[in-house]
Amino acid sequence: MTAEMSERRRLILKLVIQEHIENSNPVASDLLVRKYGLKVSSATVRNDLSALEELGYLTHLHTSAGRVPTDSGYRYYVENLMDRMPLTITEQRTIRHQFYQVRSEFDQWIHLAGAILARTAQNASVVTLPRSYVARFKHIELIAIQDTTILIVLVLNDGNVRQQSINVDATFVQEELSRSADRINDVCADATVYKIETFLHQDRTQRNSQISDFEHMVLELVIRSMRHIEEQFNQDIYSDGLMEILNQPEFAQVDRVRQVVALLQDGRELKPLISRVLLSNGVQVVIGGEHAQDEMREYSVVLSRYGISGAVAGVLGVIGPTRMAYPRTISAVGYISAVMSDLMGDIYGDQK
Amino acid sequence: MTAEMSERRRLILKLVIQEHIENSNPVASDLLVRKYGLKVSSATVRNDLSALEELGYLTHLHTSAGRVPTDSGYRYYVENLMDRMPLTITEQRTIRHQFYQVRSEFDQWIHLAGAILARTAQNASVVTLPRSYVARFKHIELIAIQDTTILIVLVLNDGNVRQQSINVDATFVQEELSRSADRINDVCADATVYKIETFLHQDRTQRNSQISDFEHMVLELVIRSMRHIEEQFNQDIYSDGLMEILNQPEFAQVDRVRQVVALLQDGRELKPLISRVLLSNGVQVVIGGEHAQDEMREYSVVLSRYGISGAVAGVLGVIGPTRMAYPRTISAVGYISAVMSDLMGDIYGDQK
DNA sequence: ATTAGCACTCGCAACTAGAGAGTGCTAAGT
DNA sequence: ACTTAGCACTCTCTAGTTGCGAGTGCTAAT
Repeated sequence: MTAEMSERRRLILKLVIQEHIENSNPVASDLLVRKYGLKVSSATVRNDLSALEELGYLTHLHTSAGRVPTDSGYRYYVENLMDRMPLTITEQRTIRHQFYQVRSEFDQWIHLAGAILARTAQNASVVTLPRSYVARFKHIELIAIQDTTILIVLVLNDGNVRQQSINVDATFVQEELSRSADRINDVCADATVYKIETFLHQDRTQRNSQISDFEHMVLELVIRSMRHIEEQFNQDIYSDGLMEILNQPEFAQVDRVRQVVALLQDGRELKPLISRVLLSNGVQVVIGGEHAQDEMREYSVVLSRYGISGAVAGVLGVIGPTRMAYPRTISAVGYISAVMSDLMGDIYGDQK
Repeated sequence: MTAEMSERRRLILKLVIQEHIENSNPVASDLLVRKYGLKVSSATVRNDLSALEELGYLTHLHTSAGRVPTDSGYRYYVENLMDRMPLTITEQRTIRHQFYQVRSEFDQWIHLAGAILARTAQNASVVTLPRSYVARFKHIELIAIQDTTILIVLVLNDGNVRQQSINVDATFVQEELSRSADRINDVCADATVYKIETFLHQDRTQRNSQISDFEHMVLELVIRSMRHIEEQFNQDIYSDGLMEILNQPEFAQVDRVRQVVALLQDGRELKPLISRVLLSNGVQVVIGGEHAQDEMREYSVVLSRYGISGAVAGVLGVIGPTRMAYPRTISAVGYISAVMSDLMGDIYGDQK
C-alpha cells in the first residue's frame, strides 16, 4: 500500500518546487490550483501532496503549513523534472564580452568569473585558480632590487607566478644575475620538482659542478616553492557574492549569516568537494544532506571543472541554500566554465 | 550656568566609556559606585553624569536607561583620558616572529597583517599594498609560453609585479625574446612612465630606430600597465576579520551585518580616508559622526601609514563600531605598521 | 478516483500586565 | 555650595493571553 508516482504527482512536485524556489515560503494546495490552473480540486492535490510526502519528496514543518521540498525532492527535481534553462543570448554575449576585455590579464579571470557567477545565480560563488596536475618549471628571473636583496620571479607552466625576495651576503650586479638565471633556465627547462632535485643531488656529488653555489641556493628555493605550490594544489579558494547570498531570505537570522561567512572564509568544508569535482566531467550538484559534512547540510553547491583536460584545471561554481534556482544556476556554471576553458585553450594551446 | 569639567567628572567619563567599551550596555550610576568603589554616592554620580551629558560627552536612549558615550565623548577619551596600552611583550614577539617567517614572500605580508590586526583588535582590518609615489620601471621579462603567446612579467621599483599575456603574429623563440627584454631593460632602467613615453615618441620620429617594432609594442603595453597602476594608486583594499567584527554585539541585526559587508566589500567609503592617511604620520583615528560619509556614521576607523617615507607606502588599520577598544587598537595598528615598515626597510633599503 | 465540507492544529501578531532598571527631582544634611 | 537619601516616574523587556488566518486531514458523498 505504499504511495506511487503518477504523471500528475510529478507535475505537482515540479510546481511545488518551482513555487518554493521562487518565493521561499511553503506551498499550499489551493495556491497550486489557483495559480497554475490545475484541472482538479485542492482536495485532490492535498491527497497527492501527502503521497509525495510519503515518498519522501516533501515535508511540512507542522500540520497547518504548506509543503516544502526535502533534499531528495530537490534531487528528483534536478534529475527528472526540471527544464533546462540556458542563459539568454544577450547574457551569453555580455559574459563573453567581459572575459574578452580582460583576456590578457589572467589573474583577473577568476575575479571576473566569481563576480559573474554570483550576480547570475544570486548566490555566493567559489573559484579556484587553474593548476597543472604536475607543476613544471618554466622560467626564472633574478632581479637585483637592492645591494644585497634579490627578487626571484618563478614562472611555472600553468602560468603560476611566484615572487620571493632573498638577502645574500655578497653584492651581485644585474649582469651576473641574468647569467645565473640563464643557466638555471637551461638546466631546468620544463622539469618537474623531482627532476630538479635529482639534478641538484647529482651536481652536488660530482667534482666539477655545472653551477655555482649561489645558483644551488636559488634552486633550493625553487624546489621549496614548487613543493609548496603542489601541496596547496587547488586549495586556495577565491569566493565572491557574499552580498548576493545574504540577500536570500534564509539569511534573515544572524547566526545563519555567521555560519555562511565562516563557511566561505575558511573553505575547509569545500575542499573535498573541489578535489572530487576536479576529477569529474560536467556540472556536479550536491544538495543539502547529501554533503558529508554536517556544516553543509543546509547548503547546495553547483560546481564544474574548467580548464584543459589532462593539463591544467580549476573548479568554479556556486554555493547557496538548498532552495536554489537549480536550472539557471546549472546553466550559468556550465556556460562560464566553458568560456573559461576556451580562453585557456587560446592561451595555453590545446595540448592534448 | 553651563556645566563645567572637574577632575571627578573626568574620572567618571573615563569609567563610563571603559565600562561601555567592555560590556556594550549603557552604564548606570550605581554600577560605577559599586564596581569602581567611588567615594561618593550614586546621586552625586548622577549629577555629574547629567553635567557630562550637558557637555555633550554622554547621552541616554531614554529616561530610564544608563549613559552611553557620544562621538565627542569618545573623542575626548582618546585625546585626554585613555591610558596607552601597548601590546604585551609576548604578543609583540609572536607578531614579529610571524612576519619573520614570511619575510621573503611579500605578497603574504598584507594577508598576515590583516589577519593579525583583525585578531588583535577583534574587528575588521583593512590593508592596502605598498606603492611608490611615482611608479618606476624596474625590469621586464618576456617568456614564450606558446607558439604565438608571450607572457610579459613587469616588475616595478616598489615590488609590484604584473603579468600579462599577448598574442603575436609571428613565432618567437626564447632567445629572441630575451634579447628584446634586455634591450628594453637597458633603455627603461629606473624610468618613469613619462620618460618611457618620451623615449618612445623620440624613437618613432627618428630615422634609425633603436628598437624593433615588436619592442615598440611591448613598451606600449608597459606604459598602459604603469598608467593603470598609477591610476589605482593604493585603491585596492584588502580586508579581513569579517568574522571578528560580526561577533561584536552591534551586529546582532541582519541589516547591520549587510551594511558592514557592503562597506568592506566595495571600499568606496574608505578610499578618501586612506588617501588622507597616506599623507600623514602616526596613527589616525576617525570616530563615528566625524566621517564625511553618512554610511560611516556608526563606525570608527584607526589607520596608519606604513612603508618608507618618501618612497613606498601603504595604509593599514582597523574598522569597527564606534564602541571600540581604542587604546588596544591604536597600539596594535601602531605596532604592526612599525613592523611592516621595518621589514620594508630591510628589503627596499632605507633609501632616503 | 475525486470532491465538498468541516473540524482541528499551529503559528503569528496584538495586546496586557508586571517586574526591573535607572533616572530626575526634591528636600534635608554637611 | 556640594552631597545625599528617598521616592516618584519612565521606559523597556518578558511572559502570558487571545483571536485570527492559513492550511491540512479526514469523512462521507459523488
